[in-house]
Formats: sequence, C-alpha cells, structure tokens
Amino acid sequence: MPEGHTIHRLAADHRDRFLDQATRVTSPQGKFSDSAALLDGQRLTEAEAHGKHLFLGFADTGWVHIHLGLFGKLGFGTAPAPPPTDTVRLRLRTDAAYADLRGPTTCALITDAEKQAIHDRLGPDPLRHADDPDRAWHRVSRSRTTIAALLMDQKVIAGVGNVYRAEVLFRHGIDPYRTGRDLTPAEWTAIWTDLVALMREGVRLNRIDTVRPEHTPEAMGRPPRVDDHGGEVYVYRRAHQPCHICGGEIRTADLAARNLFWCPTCQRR
DNA sequence: AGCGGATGTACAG
DNA sequence: TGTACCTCCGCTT
Repeated sequence: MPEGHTIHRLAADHRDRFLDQATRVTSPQGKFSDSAALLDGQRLTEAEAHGKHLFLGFADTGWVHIHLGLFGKLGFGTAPAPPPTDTVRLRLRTDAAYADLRGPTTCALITDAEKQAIHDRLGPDPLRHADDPDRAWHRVSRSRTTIAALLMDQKVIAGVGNVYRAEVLFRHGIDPYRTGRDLTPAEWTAIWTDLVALMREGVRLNRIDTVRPEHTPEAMGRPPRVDDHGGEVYVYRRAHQPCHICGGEIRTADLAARNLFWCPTCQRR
C-alpha cells in the first residue's frame, strides 16, 4: 500500500480519530504486548509522518514508530471494534473508533532521541512544508548513481516509492538511467515541485494519480484503466503496453530488486 | 490448496 | 547482490 502520501494520510487519520483522547492500546498478535501495556490508556498527543515512517506520540510514554514495509496495512473502523484477528499487531481504540495495524516491518516504542535519529537519516520529504529540496540536490548532483535509484533512496529524498519514481520521471521526460550528476538544477527543481503537487493530491485522494487532464482516457478517447493501487498512471505496471502519449511500447527492467517502468521514446537520455 | 507478487527495508557476505 | 521478513489477494491447479 504505502508510499509517503499514504503515511501522511494515516497520520491525519489518526489525528482525526485519536488526538487528545485517552486511547486503549493492545497487541492481539502479541509482538507488541509489553509496549502496548505501557501505552494503554495514555493520551495521543501527536501523529506525524516523515517519508514512509509514521510516529504516534503519547506525551508521557514516548513514540510508537511504525513502518508498514511492503505488506503492512492500517485499517480504521467505528466502534464497536470486532474481535481482532490473530494478525493484528497493534489496535488503538476509543469509545468511537479503532485502528488495526497488520504486517508492519516496524512497530516499536521509541524515545525522542531515537525518533530524532530517524529524522536525521532521512532526506527531505516533499510533503513536509519546511523541508529543503537543496539538501536532496546536494547529494543527487554529485552522484554517479542513476536517478531511478536515487529517487528510491530514502536518505536522499523521503517518501518516494516505486510508483511516484516511475511516474515523475515519465512526466518530465527523463530517462531513468541518467545519473544524478547528469541532471540539471532545473530538472531537479521540476521533479521536486511536481512531487510536492502529486503527493499532496495523493494524500487528499488516498491514491496515486499522475495522468494530466489532457491525457486522461476521456480526453484521449481510450478505454479507462486504473492500476490495482486504484489510480491512473502513465507507465507503472504497464509493461509492453502502448505509451499513452507516443504509442510506443512501455519497457520494464529490474533495478535494485524493484520493477522499473519507462517509455524509451518519451524519456530521453 | 498452493503459487507468485506487491506501493519496502535491513542485513549478510 | 541476494535473501529474509511481514500479510493479503488473485491466479492457477
């Protein structure tokens, strides 16, 4: 499920339901039981995201640090909460609502200092208003690594995943195999600015849509098509299908154990 | 029933 | 660079 937009949306969803509430905290599946016992009945005072990391602040006790990884999910519901299934790592619950966490890579109770250390090793996040794209450019512009790999490196830029990576490179006509130091400052600025807009829209709609109005199925008279993730895209998971713009075949390749998608005609070296 | 994948990361060597 | 981990879903038998 999760690229950065999902996690920022989840932070807001937690604030909506649990902020300033005394919250019941349990770990039906057991792996978080000790920490859940410490947190049970405490007040949620903050919910914050940086990239794909979610932090739930319980004023007196610490932060719950959650990373969904590839499979993790957070699901919300209204009270009464049903009996939890045995994969629920963490359940938050008030009289009105509940949230169930399953399959996360990380769910741990951490201190302020440990939280700060996580921020320190993450790059700027297009969804954090104060974050500075120049910090990312500093690394990108001196790197011989491909821009496709750099966009996925959370130390360089936080929150971009496989969908936004493929789509933002397509939208700017940038070949994924160009190196960081081969990009121009203008290209980087365009990528960052676009990610800010795309990811904000992602938070709002809770899905990734990247197709410009003039290229929508309605505008181009082609059959509607959304990806499994729910959004409309140019190249992601469209291997061997025709490019929406040039009609050429979308290519795919393995890059650092992830599937890369691009249009070799629209995205130039 | 059993498989292969999937919007991710960390660690070993 | 490869592998392990976490869960769910859709496809194949």
